[in-house]
Amino acid sequence: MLIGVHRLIYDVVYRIPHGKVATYGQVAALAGLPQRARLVGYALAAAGGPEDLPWHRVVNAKGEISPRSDPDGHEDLQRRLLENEGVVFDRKGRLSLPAYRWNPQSPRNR
DNA sequence: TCGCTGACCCAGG
DNA sequence: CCCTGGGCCAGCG
Repeated sequence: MLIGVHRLIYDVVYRIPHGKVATYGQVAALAGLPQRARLVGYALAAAGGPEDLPWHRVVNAKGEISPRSDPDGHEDLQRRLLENEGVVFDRKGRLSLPAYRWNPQSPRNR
């Protein structure tokens, strides 16, 4: 990690728009770290949830909030934050990826 | 240096 | 839908 994989990951997470979500694998790919979805999870766990990092917009490939091992991992908080942004969950606690997945195609993103 | 342990993902059966 | 197996990697004893 010449420049810190965590930083690369956070840079991508910061760009996920309000009301949209990205999967762990998607974030990894956008960060230039294909095949390293797990690393994204570890990075977010290590982040501790800074006020300015939209960590709650990262969900797993099934459209669910990934279960934490840490009992204080704030899974419910993540769901509340998303619902607060207009994201709707179904009975099984899943959201529609086709509807909410972030599609980073705007060239002028900085 | 080794071993273990995770906010994951995907193809198969 | 469930389960398996393989791929991924940093941090801490």
